[in-house]
Amino acid sequence: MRVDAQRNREQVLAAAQQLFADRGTSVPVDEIARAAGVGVGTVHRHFLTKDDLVDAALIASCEPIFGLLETAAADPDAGHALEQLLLELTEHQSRHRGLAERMRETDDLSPAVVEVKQQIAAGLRAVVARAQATGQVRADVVPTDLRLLFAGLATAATATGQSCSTEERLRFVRILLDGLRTPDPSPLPPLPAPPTAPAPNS
Amino acid sequence: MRVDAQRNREQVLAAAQQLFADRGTSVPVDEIARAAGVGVGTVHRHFLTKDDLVDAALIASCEPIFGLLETAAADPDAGHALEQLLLELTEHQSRHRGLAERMRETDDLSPAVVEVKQQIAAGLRAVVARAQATGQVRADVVPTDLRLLFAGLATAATATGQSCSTEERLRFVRILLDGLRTPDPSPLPPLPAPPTAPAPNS
DNA sequence: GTATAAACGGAACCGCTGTTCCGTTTTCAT
DNA sequence: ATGAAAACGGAACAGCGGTTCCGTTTATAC
Repeated sequence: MRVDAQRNREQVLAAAQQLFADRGTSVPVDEIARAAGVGVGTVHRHFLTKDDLVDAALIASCEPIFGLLETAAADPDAGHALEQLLLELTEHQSRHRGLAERMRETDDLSPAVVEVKQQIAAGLRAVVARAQATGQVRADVVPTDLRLLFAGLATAATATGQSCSTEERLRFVRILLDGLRTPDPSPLPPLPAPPTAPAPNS
Repeated sequence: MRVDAQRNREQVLAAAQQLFADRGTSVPVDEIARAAGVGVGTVHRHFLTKDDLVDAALIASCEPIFGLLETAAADPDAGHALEQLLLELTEHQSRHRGLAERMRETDDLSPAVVEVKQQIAAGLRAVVARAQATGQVRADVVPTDLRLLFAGLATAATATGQSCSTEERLRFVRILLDGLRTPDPSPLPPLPAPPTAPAPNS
């Protein structure tokens, strides 16, 4: 690949990440092209369709999350690991609006995004399982519950836009965490038997 | 006002409520007109702009919520009232996708919508305060926290689309509730002093 | 029954955004 | 240095959705 093509591709991806993070995935392609210092044609040669660009940018923005997951996995205190992980995930998503938007959805996702989501879900699941083993998280929480929990975090991260301070977000996460670790939990309604598909991810 | 005009207005509003509830506020005006059995021109005579129609439809869909708030206020057991209220709010929003979308946002809302949101917030606040007085909800939760809590509920109600069963939603709400009523809560980070505006609602 | 004003329908319009296309420019192997 | 192939820019195109406009229809007062 020609060196200028390589450079342009990177600039487009970087501009897209920045703009999607700040303003969500609805920013027009033209604007991304301008920010990257290229023409719209160039954007479309590297990313066939806007969806492709969105996928690539969001997946790239997930990169740091894997670091967080590793740190959590290495923490000897499972409860502390979970707490830190949820706080940091929320913080990360609050800085990546477009990412948080997609994390809330489960439909119409490209295979690549599903793949990344499942990896993150698996990492989170492992931390929760460890915390359950040590009694730091109530036993009746199942992996499926984590999906909504994650979506709720994404909301906390972005939902109320600029008018929501970091402190407010942290308070919400702590309340959620307390719900997870409460010693005398209220009974959770039983899950229905998974209809046909075996409820793959969280 | 002519009788047919009155009837058409109601049909448009009903169709809009139905479609917004099912598929969010992004359904085209043309489609609403067709569902109502009128032309697009008629829609725009009754509702100057699409935003007006959205506001009117969503506010109309909030009507049942006030009933829920009254029931909660009348319940002698404050804890039970809160629990029921949150469950029913979530259930209601899960059946009104467009409504839940707006409930997550705080920016760019019309005065009328802000008004309704504040009324609902006030009702919820009262129930929480009562449950705090009886010790059924931790004391360190403040009205401001309810805003994110409400947004989180809205997410639980819709976020994961059809692939999320009622039971899963209820489990999430229960976990949140447990976080609110945990007897040994983790300390919540202090809120920053409200910058200038006195944080009007939740 | 008729006149008048109000309401109606839907084609046409407009702006916005993703995508395509092609003449021009840039890279790089020779 | 030079030519072919690759990449580029941005104007033009296409589709979608909100809004407008006007000829036609319908309700209502007299």
